[in-house]
Amino acid sequence: MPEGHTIHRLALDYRRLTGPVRVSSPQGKFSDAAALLDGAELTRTEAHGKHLFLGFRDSDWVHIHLGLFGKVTFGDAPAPPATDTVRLRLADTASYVDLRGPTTCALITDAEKSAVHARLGPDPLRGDADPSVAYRRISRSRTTVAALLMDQKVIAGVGNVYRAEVLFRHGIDPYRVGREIRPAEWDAVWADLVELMHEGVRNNRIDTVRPEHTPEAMGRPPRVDDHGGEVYVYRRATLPCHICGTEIRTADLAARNLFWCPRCQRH
DNA sequence: TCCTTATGTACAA
DNA sequence: TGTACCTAAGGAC
Repeated sequence: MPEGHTIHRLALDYRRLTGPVRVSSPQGKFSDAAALLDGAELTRTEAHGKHLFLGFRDSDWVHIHLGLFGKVTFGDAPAPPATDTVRLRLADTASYVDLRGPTTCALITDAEKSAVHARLGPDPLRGDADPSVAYRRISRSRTTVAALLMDQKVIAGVGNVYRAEVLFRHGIDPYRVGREIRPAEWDAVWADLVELMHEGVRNNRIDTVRPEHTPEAMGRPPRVDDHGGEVYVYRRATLPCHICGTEIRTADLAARNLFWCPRCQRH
């Protein structure tokens, strides 16, 4: 679930809560902060990369990071009894929102929130993003472009799926290093991420396959990739590339699974 | 019922 | 580089 598009979508969806909000932590780890916030209004929500901020009162923020396992579920009132894994439940008269399994769920100040923004790179989903800030680091780096795209200090919000897919879409070998990425290539990758990730927010899933490469257009039987979106390479190891038929490859890179087509992504 | 896996990150050595 | 953390789904038995 959680790459940047999921978090931006959540920032929008949390806004369904209006008026005084009941705040609780059935699981217990956020109980003290929940008691402080109980009855306050949710006035603002914001996302930067994979970080979500829920604003209460003047300068109270709940900082949420889903990590690998975190999930948020929405429902209509009345809220059912919470199970013991619900870290944070927000509820108004009409609906409730449950958060489970986050890496981070903490009450922070404006200053602490600023510090989080400061350590994140530009986010393709934010209007204030400056892609040249990311390119400055990339163009000076001997690290692989696959690793750079996953580094949230370089670019915020891209995860393992968008990384694999955007590199495929631009024919870029994931093992090329940052210094080998030309300005025009970066411009194209960034523009593509802006478009793909906005579509991800709209649809709440990741689709990256161009219309001309869909199974229908290619005369192949329809398929559904098992993570809920249509993709070229992510988790398609040993399956034939949708374009050239070569087996998709996979490898460990910095403890994550990398996927690519060795023929379509040469240099 | 157990084991593996996952769209993530931080910290220790 | 390895490990810890958090949860739930799916597959092997």
